[in-house]
Amino acid sequence: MTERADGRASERVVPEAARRRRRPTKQGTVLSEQVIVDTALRLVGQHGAGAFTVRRLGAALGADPSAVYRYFHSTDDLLLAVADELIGRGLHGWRPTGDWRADLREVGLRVHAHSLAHPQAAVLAAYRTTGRANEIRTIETMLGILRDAGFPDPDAVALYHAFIDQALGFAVLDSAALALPAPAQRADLDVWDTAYRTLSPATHPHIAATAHLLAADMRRSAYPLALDLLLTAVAARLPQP
Amino acid sequence: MTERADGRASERVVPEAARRRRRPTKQGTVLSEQVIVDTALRLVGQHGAGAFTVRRLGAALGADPSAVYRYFHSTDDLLLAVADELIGRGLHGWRPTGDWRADLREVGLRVHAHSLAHPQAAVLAAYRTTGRANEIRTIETMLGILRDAGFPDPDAVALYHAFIDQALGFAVLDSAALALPAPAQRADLDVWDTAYRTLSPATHPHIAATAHLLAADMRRSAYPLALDLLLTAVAARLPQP
DNA sequence: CTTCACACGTCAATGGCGTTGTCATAAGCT
DNA sequence: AGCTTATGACAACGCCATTGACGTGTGAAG
Repeated sequence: MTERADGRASERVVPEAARRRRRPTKQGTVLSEQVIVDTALRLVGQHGAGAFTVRRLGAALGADPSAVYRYFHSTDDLLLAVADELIGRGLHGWRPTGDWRADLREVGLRVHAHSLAHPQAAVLAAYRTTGRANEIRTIETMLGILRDAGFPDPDAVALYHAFIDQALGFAVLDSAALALPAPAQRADLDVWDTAYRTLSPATHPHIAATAHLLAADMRRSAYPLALDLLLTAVAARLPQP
Repeated sequence: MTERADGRASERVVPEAARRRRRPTKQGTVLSEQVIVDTALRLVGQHGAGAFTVRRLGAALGADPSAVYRYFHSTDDLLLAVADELIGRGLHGWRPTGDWRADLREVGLRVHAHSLAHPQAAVLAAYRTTGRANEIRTIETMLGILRDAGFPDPDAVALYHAFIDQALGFAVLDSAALALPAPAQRADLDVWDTAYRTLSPATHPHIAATAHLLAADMRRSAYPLALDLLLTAVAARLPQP
């Protein structure tokens, strides 16, 4: 995003492609969009989503915080770039095989897994529409998979939407749980082994009958099952040739 | 929440039950946990999630912002109280009808809709396991629906897990989009009408062919479709009696 | 009915945040 | 070599959550 919503080029930010002079900071770092995005990801990964502030980012970069605004219009703009970077890393090197169901399954699992690898960043960025390169490439690929499989355009779009939002929704949920402070995370898991194990069959027959299954199941992500259920239902909708 | 995680009572906050002296503020309001929670909900509902700051809450209450800290340890503590209130309202008055598919559908839509009505609180609360009364009641009810429908226990548990996390995942995703600052929200929606509408059919044939459908579809939540897809696949798994 | 302890609303201050206007300087073109 | 200007640095603004000190009105005790 090198232009503003109103179409005028920003006074402050010059597009990465048009950059000529690269002037090192006082501490010697040479800045670039890529360096800033990578540093932001590292910062969030190491110190949690709460550590993501322009001032701390400046410190991590070895530059004045305001230097970031030479590359991004705002923190929000930067966040979108981080989100796009995550999308790109998730599908790096992947190619569709031609089997639409296997391809969708693989993409879903990849998006989910890569979000969990950077839970703090995923929580911040998963629900944004970036309009940037990696996002565009992903949408093009997945729409292609669905249209080539034989779904008419309105179905392809609606099914893509449901598919990607389910992947991102589970990613946010599971990421958020992972990004929780360690004590809170432990406490939340313990609830299944304590509070729910001790309910009386008289008052809570269904929970009492399945408490051991609940405690085990809730430790895993439900996404793989939800993904397969979705794909099963989608397959049932495929127009027969 | 009147005690800290470490078990010590806070020096500053006295539990609602132990409160004796109710001293009106300069502007005449009489404070209480309930008044603060209600005002916070009204604030978020009327002026958007971005309006939720302690300072503005103080203004809306007709009290000094710091007075809030006599009732809650932090804004996070307050938001959890708000979320807890919401769980109670969400399924208030609902009873299962005996039609398992219709019942699951109704619960899913209710959870989703109630989250969207208070996005800020939903985003913070959706991924926590509270083990409190309302949560327990909900799980008992839904496990009952699935087991009574004829699913064996391991399936009932796994399907419940997938179902509830799908509902919460979409709720978080859609809530987060709603909770965005107004400019970012507008920008995210505009992307579909600008960036994606102008891609060339030569480089991005699938997006170009469906750009108008995309722009329209992405304005709505994909949850209703995803929910029906899930229920369709679940129905196909139901053991025949 | 008076007294008194203290709960709780208020004030002021702290330190952090994003963002912007201004300046000076080094990079790269001519 | 000289000039332009992109770009990093600095300082300042207004917002935020949170906290310690203070004094006042309240409810209970006698």
